[in-house]
Amino acid sequence: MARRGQPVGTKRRIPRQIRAEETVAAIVEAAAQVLEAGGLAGFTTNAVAERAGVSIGTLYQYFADKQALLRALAEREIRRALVAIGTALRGDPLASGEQRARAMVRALVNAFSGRQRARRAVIEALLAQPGASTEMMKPIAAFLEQSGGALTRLDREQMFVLSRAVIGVIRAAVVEEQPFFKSRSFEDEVVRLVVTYVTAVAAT
Amino acid sequence: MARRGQPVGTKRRIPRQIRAEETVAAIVEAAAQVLEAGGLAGFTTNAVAERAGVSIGTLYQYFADKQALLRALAEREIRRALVAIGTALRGDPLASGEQRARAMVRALVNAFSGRQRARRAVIEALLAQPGASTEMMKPIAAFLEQSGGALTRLDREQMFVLSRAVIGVIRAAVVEEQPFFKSRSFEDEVVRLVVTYVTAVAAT
Amino acid sequence: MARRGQPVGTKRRIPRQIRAEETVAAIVEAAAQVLEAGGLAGFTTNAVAERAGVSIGTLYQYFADKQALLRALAEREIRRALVAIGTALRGDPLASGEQRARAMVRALVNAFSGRQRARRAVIEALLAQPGASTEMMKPIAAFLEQSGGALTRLDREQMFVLSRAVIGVIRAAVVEEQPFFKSRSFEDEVVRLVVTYVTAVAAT
Amino acid sequence: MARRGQPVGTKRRIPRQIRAEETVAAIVEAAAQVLEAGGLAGFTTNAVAERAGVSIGTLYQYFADKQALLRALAEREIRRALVAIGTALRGDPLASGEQRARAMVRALVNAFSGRQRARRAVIEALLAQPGASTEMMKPIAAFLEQSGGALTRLDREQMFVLSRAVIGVIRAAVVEEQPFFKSRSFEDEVVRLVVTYVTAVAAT
DNA sequence: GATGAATGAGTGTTCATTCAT
DNA sequence: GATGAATGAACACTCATTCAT
Repeated sequence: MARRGQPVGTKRRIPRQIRAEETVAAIVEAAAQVLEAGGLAGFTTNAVAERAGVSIGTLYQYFADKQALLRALAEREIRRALVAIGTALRGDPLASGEQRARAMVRALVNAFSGRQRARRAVIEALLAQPGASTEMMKPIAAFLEQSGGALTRLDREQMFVLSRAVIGVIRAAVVEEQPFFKSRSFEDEVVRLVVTYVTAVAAT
Repeated sequence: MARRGQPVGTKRRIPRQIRAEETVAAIVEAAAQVLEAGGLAGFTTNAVAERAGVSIGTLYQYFADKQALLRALAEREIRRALVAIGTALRGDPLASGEQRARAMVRALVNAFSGRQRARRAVIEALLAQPGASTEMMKPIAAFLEQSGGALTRLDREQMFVLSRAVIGVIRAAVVEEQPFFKSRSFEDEVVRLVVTYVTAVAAT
Repeated sequence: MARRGQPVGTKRRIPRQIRAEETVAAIVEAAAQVLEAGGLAGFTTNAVAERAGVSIGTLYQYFADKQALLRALAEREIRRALVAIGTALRGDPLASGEQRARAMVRALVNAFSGRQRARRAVIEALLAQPGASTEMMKPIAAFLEQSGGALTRLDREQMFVLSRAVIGVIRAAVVEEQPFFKSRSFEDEVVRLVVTYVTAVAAT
Repeated sequence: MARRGQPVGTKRRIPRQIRAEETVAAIVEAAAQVLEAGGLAGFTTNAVAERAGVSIGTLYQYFADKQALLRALAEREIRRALVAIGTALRGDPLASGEQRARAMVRALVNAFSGRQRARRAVIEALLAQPGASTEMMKPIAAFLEQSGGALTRLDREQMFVLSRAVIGVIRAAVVEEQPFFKSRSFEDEVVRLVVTYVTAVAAT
């Protein structure tokens, strides 16, 4: 990881590295803000560097190119979303199937609200490079499949259908800026979709 | 004589000569091909003009700017998809609910296969401008809602959930290039999703 | 002038020529309007043709290129200005020197007001090509020199100084859009400039 | 630290390094040369960059757009002219009115000779944008008014008439490339114009 | 490690002009 | 004579990336 020899000592990372990590974090956060503010069109490396308060040269010290920066941002966003969803699901281990479905839907809704523009832009950007979107979506899909799998036995295709259906509905609500997004009745319907499908599969 | 003043929306000059209409069609087709070949990144007005075999000036004679060209392409694609779906649905007026659902799913699958990249790029491009994606999606969503509505009584939100779920699944299968896309079992599962949900709502 | 042989007869110009003259006039008038509306930047041959209600091809039938059109417009404007000034000066043959000076100043002011933008644009456009401005200014300057010369004996240089001073003041008032342009006091001062100078020269 | 936020007016980036300042100066000088050589028509940003020996990107690093570059050039020219005129006027504080008038006229004549084309082009360019010409002319007019005001008490309108008359005469001599420009007799006449007018006003 | 000045290929777009119909 | 579709050179401007300091 480190290019220079590291002095061994009490601290794992010498100051220079800590600073470097802060710089990286600042850049990624700046990227999110720039994306949020100006969409993909306004997302330029110079703008990100400026907002991060570092020079453009420094940005390129940590990210090979623009795509790498975008990838890092996407990873951060996904990591955060997974943590949030995981936390929500772990809430009550004794919950019923419907209760777990509801918790999941709610977590997804929350994960998608806030900084929608940045999220959308990240998605767009990733969609632009072949395969990447799949790559990035995998953790989320895998997470859902695995969480759902605990409930019932859905095969790969069924898991795919269910997870993409749920994501699709929520994504559309976000993108189309539907007013009922976050309403209880909307949540009810998505839960219904999940529960009826799972039930039907289980009845096979 | 009718249609003086500025033409609305995408076009600049209304083609009055046959040659002109052919040119416009050639440009839009070239746009689809360029998009298909190089994604949004390679989608430059110069590339489109070249592939269409016209000068860049000619392109701009008919399309005010790049976005207008993209919009025209999107409209064409949507029009074609709607025609295909409509044709499929009209196939058998006496079909059962499940049969109709299956026809719809199959039509959607077919509509989304072929020139996936262009389609994806069109979607991306439209996502870039706020509101536009909603605007363009409307006809499709409306079509589905109206067709579905014939079967049962779903309210707005339920229709939204169902249609976006189906689109979401198919869209994901396309974007992730899933091998089972177009398989019978996949179709079965999507149909199941639709049927169980509609049945559950009807049972309320 | 005519390219085709003309039938000799009562009328000087056969209908086809009359129509042609009307077309030319319409184009020049359209040029003035376009210039007035959008300045030199908006002054495109296509815009002029459209406003004139003729095709771009027709425009090029009568004007070799854009500059020729501009030149024609300039000539028309100058002709009109000279007529106006001439009329004003001829008003009272027995007028005193100051009265004649005042008439001239007023005529100039009036000539420069109205369609200022077009006038300015014409001037700008002509300034762009070397020598042309001189060429176009000549009639005006000559007119003034000749009219002024009737009063007193000013030599070439003196005539130049006086005429350009007056034009310069009025031009500046137009371009800078001075509010006192057309006010009586402003007129008084310009008249004073003329009269004192002429008097001083005469006293030599 | 001082001067954060967007720089006002013409510049994009404030050069902090010596190299940068030299670059900016080189670009402005190149702009003057290109203007001088090819007039406004030949004044393209690419041509300026090339002549300055920098890339087009560098030019745009310092000037927001073409107009900004033109404005910067105009400012430089005006600054230089004012310095020259100021120097000339300060020459002899005990000079008579006529002597001062002569010094001013001579300074103006000198200021306008040399690089006439560039100067003319700058003027044209500024005339193209409304208000800007007034803005740029202000320093010169103000300077003249203030210098002249020392002699006598001329009110705003009178000052306007006198200054624009003088500028108008000199400008015309430059633009029309009159051979007597810079001759003693021509200078005499302009001085006469100034002196007689000022005298007449004073006699009121 | 950091800086930011410099780069230049590439993009969208305009518009004077031509010429087949 | 008139039309208007087509042309394409030319331009302003952007931005990812490099590298000397």
